[in-house]
Amino acid sequence: MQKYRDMGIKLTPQRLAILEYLEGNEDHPSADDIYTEIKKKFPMMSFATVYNTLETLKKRGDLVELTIDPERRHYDPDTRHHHHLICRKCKKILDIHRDFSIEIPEDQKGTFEVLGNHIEFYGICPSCKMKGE
Amino acid sequence: MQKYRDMGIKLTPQRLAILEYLEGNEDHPSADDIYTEIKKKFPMMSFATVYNTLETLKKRGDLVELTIDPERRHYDPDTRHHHHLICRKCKKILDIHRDFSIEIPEDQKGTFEVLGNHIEFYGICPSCKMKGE
DNA sequence: GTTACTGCAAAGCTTTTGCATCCCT
DNA sequence: AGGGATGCAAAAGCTTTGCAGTAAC
Repeated sequence: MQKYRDMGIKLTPQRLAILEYLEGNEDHPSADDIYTEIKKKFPMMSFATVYNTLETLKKRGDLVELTIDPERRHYDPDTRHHHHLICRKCKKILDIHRDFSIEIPEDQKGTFEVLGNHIEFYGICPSCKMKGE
Repeated sequence: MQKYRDMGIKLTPQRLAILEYLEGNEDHPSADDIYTEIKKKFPMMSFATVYNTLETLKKRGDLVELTIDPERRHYDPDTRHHHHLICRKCKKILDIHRDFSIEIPEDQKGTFEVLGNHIEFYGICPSCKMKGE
């Protein structure tokens, strides 16, 4: 918990619960996933607090918002540069930690200042492939 | 217009207007962009018709839905496999037509059936770079 | 004691849906 | 003529916001 104390933000019980839930989480939860989970411990918890905290963490650079699902936003506590593999059927999102050194050809880039990239791989996961067909 | 006739869908004036608006369009419009534009010609036009038509075109494979902007969905009539470059400030979306032959390493992929990928490059466009700082 | 956070409720947007009417084929 | 499309309005989700009360520092 010491690390949280050093964050320089007010540590309320709700925030602590969110931080602990996100710590090492690889499920890429949505705001609702987080809300539903934390609500078990704090039944009076509100959505505003979830979004509020997510916003704070995003601004601090401790959380990344994923634009991968048109239905809702997902959040990733792993702020290292990485990519994602998504199942078109069950929507499960997996991390792909690998550096693909891709670059836009000079003639297309022009003076556009490219800061980074994110690759979304998509397909059918093993589990869905077995069920389906 | 003959090509539209061959599509095998009912060609109403509204649909024709949407098809013509999308033809060769490289702006990656949102449903609202399309609605607002077509409404100039057809003031009685409804949102339902826009979404309805977009859905039909998507199903036919004549339109791609882009999950690039968390605020809203964007649509791309260019169905060839390509990538995008987005300005973090003005949100303008540019096409990147180039084949980056990237693949997930075998050990990470496992039996996941990867069908494709989409790369989102992001940064600051020339125009915003000049204004901003 | 301050300041920032919480909870609640309402509002804002985007997207979807139900249904009667209309019109393309 | 028939079936699919349209328009309208209401509803459904996700996300944001205003505000009074409260708790962390």
